[in-house]
Amino acid sequence: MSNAEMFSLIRRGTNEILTEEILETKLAENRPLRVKAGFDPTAPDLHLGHTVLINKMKQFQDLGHDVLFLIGDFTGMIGDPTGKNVTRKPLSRDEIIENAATYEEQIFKILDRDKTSVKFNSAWIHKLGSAGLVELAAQHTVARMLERDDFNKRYKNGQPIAIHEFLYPLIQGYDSVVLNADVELGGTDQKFNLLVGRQLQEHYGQTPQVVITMPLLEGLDGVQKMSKSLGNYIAIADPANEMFGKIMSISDVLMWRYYELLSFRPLNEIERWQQNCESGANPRDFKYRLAEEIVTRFHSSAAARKALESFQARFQKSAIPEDLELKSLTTPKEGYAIANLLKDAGLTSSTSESYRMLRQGGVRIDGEKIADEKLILTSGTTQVYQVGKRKFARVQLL
RNA sequence: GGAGGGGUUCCCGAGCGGCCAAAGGGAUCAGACUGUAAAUCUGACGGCUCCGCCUUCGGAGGUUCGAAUCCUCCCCCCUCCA
Repeated sequence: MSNAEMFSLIRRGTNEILTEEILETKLAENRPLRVKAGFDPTAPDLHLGHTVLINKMKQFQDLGHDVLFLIGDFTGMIGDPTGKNVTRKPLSRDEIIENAATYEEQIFKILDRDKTSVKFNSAWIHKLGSAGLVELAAQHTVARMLERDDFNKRYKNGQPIAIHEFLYPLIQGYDSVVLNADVELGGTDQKFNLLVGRQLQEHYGQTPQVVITMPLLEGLDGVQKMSKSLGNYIAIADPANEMFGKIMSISDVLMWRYYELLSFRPLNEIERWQQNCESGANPRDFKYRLAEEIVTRFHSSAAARKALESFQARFQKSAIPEDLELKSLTTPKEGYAIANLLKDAGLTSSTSESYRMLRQGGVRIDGEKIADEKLILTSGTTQVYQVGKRKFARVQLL
């Protein structure tokens, strides 16, 4: 493959490459580039938003470059303030170690384990010492830190910014120095931090890295970026059925965005489908294809097929799901009040919520709508209880 | 160190002695409509033994028949001056 072909492959799907010239120069050196991407071990689940970036890493890997998967176990203790309007709570050491292990387990669903080197930044940050940290901190000014959009907003809005938050971009940049990174990948919200890396590398006598930003994937709501804390995410560890269902629940507009950022299908094919929909084809069918592709990637084509079937059975024919686990509850002497039963079965979070659902007509037993909020169940029955459209439980009363 | 402003339910944000479980918006959930879409409309949105009762408005006390609202102390945040 020519360097030009390689370049255009790398460029696909990116938001920005700073700068394309430097990347071309580096590629022309015909050596494996050191490609770094850092992850904060804050969330135990990787989701599809992360995979936009990870897929790009995989692409570099397939092109013969060295991928450095950096787990920010030290920076995780600071808590990256990026994109947030509040100071993040620092994580405990134990939480970080646990999260990091989960990360490693998950990234290899995409990346090639043998070709990936996993790094922890605590390894060198601890060695840096306070003198080193001061030297690092001397490389940047408060005014420049405040150029970062989120810091700027918080400052203007009178929200607190703790001093240690300023250390985050510096340490992330220092990671690039230690790793001697040629390229660093990150989301568009990481741009500031990535650029700090370039500046620090120069200070420490290295050639500055190429910064590649990837678009941020919107979450299920279609507006905010996909994130664990907003609860609008599809985890790559989600069970096949759930993954399938979540993809089906996105809006038609968002579907094309997902195609653009997540699908591996040729761009011209996706464009053609989009035109089909505009001229009357049912977008649902293309959403099925997207859901199948994604589920296949993280599970298997068999699982995807099964998920499609059970999805259709459940929602197009409104059947009760078959693979429900049986839960056993012990019936009180005076009988089981429906409100308590729903709560105990995990279908509602409180009896108050149970009553609400009952009053609003959201409760069914074996498919029959229940209006009597005082219903008492007796022992010896096994029935399927349903709250809303998605929550089911098969409960045996002992 | 000094002066002023502020901490309200998941989030933002009203309330400033009783009519406050606390306006409004967002998020969320349910129902209708549907392609489990989205958008829209309706409703709910602290807990409970649920037509009534119990616990909330930074924390701890106090004043009052009665406090998120007044007083005291404490904790935290912001702004300005140094």
